[in-house]
Amino acid sequence: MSDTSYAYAQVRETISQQIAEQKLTGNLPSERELCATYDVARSTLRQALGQLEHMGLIYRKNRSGWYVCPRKLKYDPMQHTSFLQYTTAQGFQPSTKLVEQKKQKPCKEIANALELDGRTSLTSILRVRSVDGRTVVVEELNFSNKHLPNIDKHDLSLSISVLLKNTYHHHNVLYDIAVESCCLFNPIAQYLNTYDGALGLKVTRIVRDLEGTAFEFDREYWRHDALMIENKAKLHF
Amino acid sequence: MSDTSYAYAQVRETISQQIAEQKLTGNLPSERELCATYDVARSTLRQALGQLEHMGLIYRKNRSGWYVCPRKLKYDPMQHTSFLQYTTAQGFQPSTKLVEQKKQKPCKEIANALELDGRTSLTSILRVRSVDGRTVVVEELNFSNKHLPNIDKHDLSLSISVLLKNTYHHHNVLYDIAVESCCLFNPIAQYLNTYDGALGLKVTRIVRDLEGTAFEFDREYWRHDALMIENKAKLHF
DNA sequence: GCGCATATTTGGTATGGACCAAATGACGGC
DNA sequence: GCCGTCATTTGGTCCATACCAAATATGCGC
Repeated sequence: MSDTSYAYAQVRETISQQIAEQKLTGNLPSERELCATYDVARSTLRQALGQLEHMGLIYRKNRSGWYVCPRKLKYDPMQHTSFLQYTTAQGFQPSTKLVEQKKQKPCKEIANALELDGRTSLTSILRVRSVDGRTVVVEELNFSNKHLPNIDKHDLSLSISVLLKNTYHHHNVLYDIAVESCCLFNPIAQYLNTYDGALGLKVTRIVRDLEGTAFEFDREYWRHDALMIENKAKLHF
Repeated sequence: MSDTSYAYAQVRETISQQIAEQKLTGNLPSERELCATYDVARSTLRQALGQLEHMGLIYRKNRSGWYVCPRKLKYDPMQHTSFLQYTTAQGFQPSTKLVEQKKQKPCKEIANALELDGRTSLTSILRVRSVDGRTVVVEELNFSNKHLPNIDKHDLSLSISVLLKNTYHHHNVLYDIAVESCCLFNPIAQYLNTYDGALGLKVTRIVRDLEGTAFEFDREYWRHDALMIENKAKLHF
């Protein structure tokens, strides 16, 4: 049991317990109602709600209200099962929407990672992915035109891994993944139906061929409360 | 560039930029000073500071002040390089302290993961690990006495992997890792010199032998701003 | 029943003041 | 120079209030 010596901690523990016992489902009462119930100021209540949000127990829809979080999606960035595959396997209804596709020059970070100079062109797509009608991740995928000739001529709203396999014959690739917590700002926060400054998880991925030449650089911005990273491996001491 | 239509966002962007340009290092001016500088109320300023904290740019020492974050530690939970190894390799000064060791009955979650009944005993240790004098992670390690006979008779302040290898002959093991964002509460928050409700990253690890029998269950609570999870793999489409 | 304008509710932003506890710094005695 | 004591500074908690913008509910006309 956590510390309950402060008002916000008591409110937090009470609500947290009600959620655990499933006495609280769907959407919560309004902040002003909760203030009255627990006899605290709105700022104190919002401190409690903020912590419950960080615990992944509740989330907010912009100016609409607070809701109890659905269960988390389990995701292994090292596996190459598709989004469709691993979400449906866990009983979710997935959907993906391609938001934008453009050809552009790489930023410093990408140029560095893909060992490109600033003039080489890059094909970038932005897509949002949802489960059960709730957007959980915004993905920015960047492909090096130099290493994947004419990639911008293909339909990138279809499966990218199939494209890499069939058209570019990348059957074996190396993954470089980084996961860190981050802050979500507009416009990404808006895609995720959350607020400017919300908490998120950032997954960065560099994809290389077996010679070590990098041809893809991805950034995934996840709702922090929608995701649990999972990973299995065999180790030799 | 992020949204700056609000006061807190402007303060955030200004300070963020000063940190990026290294005009701001070490500890920040006091909150009341910053309020005067940016002409905002303290709660507004604290909202900005809170977001910079979530971005991993600044952190606070309890009732002492705000400080610019040192660089993050890179950590691959799937590798079996020791804490000592990977921290020094990155130029940090590591240290570990064993806080507590006890023999106890497993909680529900652990009993379930290790397939024990509630009566089987468990040897648990709690240790804190620091880099450059800053505590970054609290680890709780739990060993099944049934599968590792007399483990409580050994000195668990030494390297556990050496013990597993030499005494119990576990040269090959299976790892089940989960990473998710979490909230840090007392007393763990206190070990990490942070506040009740601070943001963290939780790493859960189940260790099995090659037959799949689990004998160890670990929980790591990391400062969210101290850690970047890294992972490399070769994949076959 | 449907569409549209309007009123209401909701969270989001922001202010300013108050008090507390712990960390820090200054001071004095030794 | 060291070690306690005490005053000051600092962030941590909490309150009451106000106004805004967007989401939602309401009710009217058709």
